[in-house]
Amino acid sequence: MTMEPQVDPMLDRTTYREVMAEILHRITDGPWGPGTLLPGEIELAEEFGCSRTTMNRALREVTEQGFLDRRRKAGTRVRMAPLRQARFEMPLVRAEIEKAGASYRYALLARDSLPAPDWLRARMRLPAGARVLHLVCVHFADGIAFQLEDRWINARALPQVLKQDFTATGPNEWLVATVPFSEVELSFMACAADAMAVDQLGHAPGDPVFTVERATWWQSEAITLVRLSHRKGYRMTTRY
Amino acid sequence: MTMEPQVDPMLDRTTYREVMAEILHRITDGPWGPGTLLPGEIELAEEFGCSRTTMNRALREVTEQGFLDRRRKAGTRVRMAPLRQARFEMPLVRAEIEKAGASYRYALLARDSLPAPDWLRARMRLPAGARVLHLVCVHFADGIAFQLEDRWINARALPQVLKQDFTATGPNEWLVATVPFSEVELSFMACAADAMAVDQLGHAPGDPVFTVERATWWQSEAITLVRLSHRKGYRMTTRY
DNA sequence: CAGTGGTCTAGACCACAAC
DNA sequence: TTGTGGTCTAGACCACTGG
Repeated sequence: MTMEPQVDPMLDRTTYREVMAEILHRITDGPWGPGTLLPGEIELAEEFGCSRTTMNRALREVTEQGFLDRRRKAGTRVRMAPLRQARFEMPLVRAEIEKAGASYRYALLARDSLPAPDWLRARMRLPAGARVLHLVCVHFADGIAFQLEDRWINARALPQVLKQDFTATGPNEWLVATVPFSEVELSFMACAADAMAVDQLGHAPGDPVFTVERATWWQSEAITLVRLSHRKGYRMTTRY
Repeated sequence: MTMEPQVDPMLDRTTYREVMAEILHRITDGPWGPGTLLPGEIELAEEFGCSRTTMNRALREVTEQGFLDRRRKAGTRVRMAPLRQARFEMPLVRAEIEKAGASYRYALLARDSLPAPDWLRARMRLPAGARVLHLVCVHFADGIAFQLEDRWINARALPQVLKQDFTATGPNEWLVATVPFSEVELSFMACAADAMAVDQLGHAPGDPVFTVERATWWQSEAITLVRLSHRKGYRMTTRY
């Protein structure tokens, strides 16, 4: 009684990473210029000597990187202009500062509970009469002001926020540990330094200030709006 | 002779999207708080009534979104601080302008071929004596200056660039169609308006200007460095 | 060294969209 | 209508790494 020989163990199997590399090569430095219609998954899988599943994953990831355009029935096509997407990590300020090897310090400058002003209600789609908590705080790196945080929190959605005093830790750390978010709007811009930026960040009046504005909602309900103003010379950088 | 009954067709099969949604729910608004160690893939697959493959994909995508931390043998753990990553699409200016429903116009302001200045050689890791092409151009939306482009191209890596005159189309469109890139460094910052920004973008001297700087390499060889200065009030926004 | 995630396979049905 | 990508399954071996 003889056993059937075992199927080959995974010796030289083609991995989806290898497939990806070859596909990228053919796109960026090979025959598949912009606009090219690629063969179907089955055909490609045969050519590369892998299963359709593996080929599908390779093509999916290359698509995610912005090089391909895939549609049922229409097939897979090389993007005319490889829409590059940059990924920016938005860490907690504290992590950002400590990662740079600097010491972190936090200070609360102002804390007010008030009915939402009109501009905020419009900006965040807040109902009339909603109460909000307004906070202003500074984050220091090695004792020097690094970032000024101007935040509004919807107390209607988060009543417990009114009991937090935020003297020891910033509202951001409390928020990430407390509420989720389903919708985020993020903007980067250059603003002129206002009085607060002059006082706290050491800018001259009118100086260019790199500013991040982030608004978040959870299930259509406004959570928070924050403006982060950065110190002189700050750059937000990413590599890929 | 009877046929075996066919296996159930895909009626109520659990999709990886449903699994993802439930996992996210448990993380953001359920029992899996930060630091929680999740059950293994097999166990979860059984609980969710799906295959391990499907569970794996769901967990992989949630991980990509920055909520989980996975390591062989150690298992899957909920990130303490869900590292938020924002994705920014960096389209061609032309596409950006036309997408907004405005008409696009392009103008070349300056074109010079010269040996790379020292600061550029240092910035781009260029060899001594490398020749570069320096271009300055403007992109208009509905006739109004929208973006000022100040670009340096490594003619040592791309000799054919010297034959392009770039009077009709911008260097960016030529570059994306000509060279790939293996390494990109992207920065956002706020700069004070210089003379060029004053003349071309209508800024007042010293006005805050939202600036993007992008440097690209291909196989360790410098390709191009570009600074994009934007008109007053420009915001780079993303939603997710 | 043993457990967990990483990945490949072959086969199958489904859903969307171009023709 | 029909072709192409989208996804699920069951089973298997591998590779990394924590204990």
